[in-house]
Amino acid sequence: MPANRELAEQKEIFAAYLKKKKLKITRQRQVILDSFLKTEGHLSTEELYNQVRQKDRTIGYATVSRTMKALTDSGLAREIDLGDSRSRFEPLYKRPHHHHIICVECPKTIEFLSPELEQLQEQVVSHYRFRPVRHHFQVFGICEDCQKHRPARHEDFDSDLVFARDALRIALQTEKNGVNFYQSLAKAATDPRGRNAFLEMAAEEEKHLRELEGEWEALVKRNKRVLKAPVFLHFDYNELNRLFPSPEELQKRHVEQLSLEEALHLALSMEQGAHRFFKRYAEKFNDTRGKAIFQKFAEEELEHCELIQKECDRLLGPSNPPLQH
Amino acid sequence: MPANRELAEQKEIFAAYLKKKKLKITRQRQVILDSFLKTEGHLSTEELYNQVRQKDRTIGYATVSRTMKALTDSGLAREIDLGDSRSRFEPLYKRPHHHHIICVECPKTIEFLSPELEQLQEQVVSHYRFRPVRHHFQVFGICEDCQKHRPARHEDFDSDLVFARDALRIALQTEKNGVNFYQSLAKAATDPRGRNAFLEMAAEEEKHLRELEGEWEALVKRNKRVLKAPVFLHFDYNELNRLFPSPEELQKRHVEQLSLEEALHLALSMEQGAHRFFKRYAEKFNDTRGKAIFQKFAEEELEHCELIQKECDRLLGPSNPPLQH
DNA sequence: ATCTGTGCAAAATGTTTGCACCACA
DNA sequence: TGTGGTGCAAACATTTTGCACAGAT
Repeated sequence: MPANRELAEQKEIFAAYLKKKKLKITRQRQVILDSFLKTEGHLSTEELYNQVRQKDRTIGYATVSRTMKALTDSGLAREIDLGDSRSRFEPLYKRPHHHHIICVECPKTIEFLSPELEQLQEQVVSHYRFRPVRHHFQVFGICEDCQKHRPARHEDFDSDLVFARDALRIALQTEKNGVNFYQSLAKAATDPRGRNAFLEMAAEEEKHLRELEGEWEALVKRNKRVLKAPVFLHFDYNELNRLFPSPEELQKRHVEQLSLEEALHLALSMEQGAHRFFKRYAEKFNDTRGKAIFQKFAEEELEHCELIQKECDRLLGPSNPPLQH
Repeated sequence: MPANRELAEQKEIFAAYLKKKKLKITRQRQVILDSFLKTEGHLSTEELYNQVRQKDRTIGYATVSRTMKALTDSGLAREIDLGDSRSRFEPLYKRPHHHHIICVECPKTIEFLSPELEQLQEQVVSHYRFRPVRHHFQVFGICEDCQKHRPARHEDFDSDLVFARDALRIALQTEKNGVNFYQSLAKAATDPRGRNAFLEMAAEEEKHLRELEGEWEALVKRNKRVLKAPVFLHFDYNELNRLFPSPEELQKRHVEQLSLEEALHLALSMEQGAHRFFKRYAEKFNDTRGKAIFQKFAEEELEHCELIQKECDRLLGPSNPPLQH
């Protein structure tokens, strides 16, 4: 069970941290770490203290507080501010950097991740020549339940898993657009060599699509509940249509009138765009499942680039622009 | 002097607020409001308390605290979190909603405004069906001075004025692009009627350009120091090239080969795009000088739309698509 | 005269520290 | 066996509150 493996990994990290700092692995520190890790969410020192006391009545508030400081320092925890002027902590290990939407009337919070926001942060920080340390974006509001005066049921999800889910969804959609794109090109191609090349590419994309669908099944099988989690990766799906144009868009661009050369170049620039996009995307995240998905996906796009480049060389002669990534 | 007028307006707002709440206008409240308003920046309760004590030794901490709560409630102040776990306040009246970059090694903060961030916030909030209340974006880092271990000189600027400066800069640049755009179209036009129409449009844009330059002069004359303030409105200048393409971009799009009809439609869609863009932009801001600049600008673009529409009707017959905004 | 406002001090809230014992490594 | 760890209580830091008196309309 990977959840247990992750637990063990985190304990090991903490142990290593303690060792490096010549600190001791004590019963209290273990209990506190366990309690902290097993509770997804945003624990305040007091909440954690209460939880710890259920396991061990003798542990004091100060110890909890001191241990959380150590955990933050070791990189396993992150202190967050939910606007209630108390220290809150959330697990950080293999979780992407994200932000919070906080209900001001109930304790509900929603986490979300936005690469656009991360990018904006980078822009702003470099523009003012700051060396970035950390950044938070908090949105306060009244949640749907509170607006309707409904009782709120509170659920926590593993953000790494939810991120993986969202990343897979995006990859799947892109792959589908890709299949469609090549089928359109094939249908429009007058040159039979061109048609074959595009059909091959479509088949290639379909193969990847099947693989991704397999990963999706595995993810859902492992954790059905993850499907109920709210969207975590805040993503502009219009972006996808910019990578692989929708059928309508293709028609607008008069794909059917393209020469073989033009069609190949179009395909090449699409794949390059997609590769760059997902590579840039993957770079934004910590070591997470979602990052791995985007990375793998970017690599596949790169292979597509090379395939098409080969087709170009074969069908049009080797006088074509070299690959850029 | 407009600074005094604004001061008076704010006092009036506070007076009205107190009246509505059946509270009294006392000497203490006046002293506190004055102190708060005359100091740009991010005062903590204690800092404000110390300042207030210079005018009136008898005023207590609690009074300052209570008054700041009232000011926040009245909408004149906003409580901000600079990560030092104390309440800080900044003036809110006629100032755009903005965010902070905070140096973790010295007390320097930089304010910036980003419509993209505001938009992202709106997207996220509506996506999760929250009713938005407020939002903050804080970036912590080490400022340039601290990176170089230089002593920091601290300067405060009136963010409304700086915003106006940045808005004017954007409007000026757009207007210049517009002039260039129409001159290119005129140069390329084969039809003399079309050439005249585009030259007229270019002249129109130049007239607006002169007006904007006048406003710029006035702004700088009023407050020279404002030129030294760091960029406040964080704006992606690439956006401008999307509104009015650069000369290189125009060449790529083969402007010189466009028919009169195509050229007119291109112009119309550019103007519509610019109008929508600046209108949407203006909507994002409180009642500020910057908002007014964008609003006025959006209106001018709308007038351009109508002008071009008329040209279309005149030159191509009235069978053209109706204006949309 | 009747309120609300104020200053002061005390309380409340949350976090950190000093210190005498405790217990890992 | 000694260094660092812990619990407890006290200290700290900051904001909020209770209350008797002051002062405005």
